[in-house]
Amino acid sequence: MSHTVGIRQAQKQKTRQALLDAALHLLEEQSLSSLGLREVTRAVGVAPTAFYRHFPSTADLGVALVEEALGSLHPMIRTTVSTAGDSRQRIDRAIELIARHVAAYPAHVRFIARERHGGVQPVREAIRDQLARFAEEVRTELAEDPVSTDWNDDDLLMLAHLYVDQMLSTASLFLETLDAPEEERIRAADLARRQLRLISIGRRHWHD
Amino acid sequence: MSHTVGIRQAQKQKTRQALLDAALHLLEEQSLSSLGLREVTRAVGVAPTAFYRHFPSTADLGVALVEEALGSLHPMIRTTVSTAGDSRQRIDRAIELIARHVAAYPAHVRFIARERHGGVQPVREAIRDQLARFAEEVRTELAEDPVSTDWNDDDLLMLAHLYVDQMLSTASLFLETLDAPEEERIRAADLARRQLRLISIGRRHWHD
DNA sequence: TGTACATCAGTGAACGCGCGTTCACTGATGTAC
DNA sequence: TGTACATCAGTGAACGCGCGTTCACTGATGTAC
Repeated sequence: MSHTVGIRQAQKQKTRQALLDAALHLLEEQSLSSLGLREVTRAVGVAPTAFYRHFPSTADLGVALVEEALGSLHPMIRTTVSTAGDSRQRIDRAIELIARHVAAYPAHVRFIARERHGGVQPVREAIRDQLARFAEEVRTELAEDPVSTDWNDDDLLMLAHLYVDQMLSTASLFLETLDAPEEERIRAADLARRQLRLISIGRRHWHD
Repeated sequence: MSHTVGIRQAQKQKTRQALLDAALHLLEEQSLSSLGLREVTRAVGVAPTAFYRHFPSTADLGVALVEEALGSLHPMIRTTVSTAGDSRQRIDRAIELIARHVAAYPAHVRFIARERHGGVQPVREAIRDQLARFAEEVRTELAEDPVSTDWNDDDLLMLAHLYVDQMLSTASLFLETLDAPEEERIRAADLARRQLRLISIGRRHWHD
């Protein structure tokens, strides 16, 4: 009657996580639609048939990875658009947060960028749904900003989608510069900062 | 000594194009990294070994598809940012052009969106290079606009990249609504229009 | 124009290989009494 | 606590299949004279 997970269940979750981790690692160099079930189990060190105890197919594993990857993005996105500080400070903080996130979870970021338009329909849909949820969250956050007093819900959602797309685009750019010389990383951050500034200026003058 | 292509060469080009067409069609439902050489030749109706007369591997076929797909985009992008008309007219024209292009070449658009961050490195690089060329073209076009008189080259390139990304993002959105009811297509176009307007407002007030 | 030879796009058989999936199984863990 | 039975995560053999690549080939097209 206790809530402690049994040994069996704990071991199962451990194997499941090992499959997810191994798959994420393999997906740095290929797409989900070419990821083999045997490849994943081989990397983990279990029999191919063990895979079926956890996922019906690699597509389902992909959907699980979407949850994992975008779950870790929620806190970042909220803070990114938080209302504290002046415009420059907010932008600097957003860029800094994105850079940190990309450095901390490069494989997650790559996976989402790759599979967002990838060849596996259920995964595309899972990403689309999660990004739509993010946009809703960002809209809520934006609505609390005094700048947004005369904005209607539809325009706020439009802006929210623009921000979410911009964040993904920036994250993807940072990913490409991860192993590049610092000079290039600074240039990338500078580019992203100016793009955010331009959007923020557009936002400020929306109702002129 | 004449320049007419011989029968042999003409037939070879025909087969090559058939391979490209068949591959593009197959890629609507999967990624390049899972596309099989035998799949493509089967669709065309030639022996698997014939493939090697045209491409060393499916990755090289992918690079050829990038040239084909983005070659068809050049004229569109130039007209999209042309300077004729007032702001609203320009935006409406851009949206209309993107919508037409997506309707005319859906497979090309899907291919670029999918493989831009896909699992095949040479193809990613080919797309990145072509998009960088587009951004340069757009910058040149933007520089001729009187609005840009006090813009430096770096900021113009920043804006050009923002436009190119936005166009791709819009094209991808339109692609998803191709088979959707008209209401949804109108909503998508409306969203894209407002996002372009916001960017254009940001541009106008950049040096305030 | 006709002939003899060279080129080369496409063929078809053959190969070894890794794939996804099935199945009956094992043995550690869980549960009922 | 101890015992007898149930559960079920992971196993390992086996399967049929399609893959990418090799190779020597064929026969239409091209070229030199």
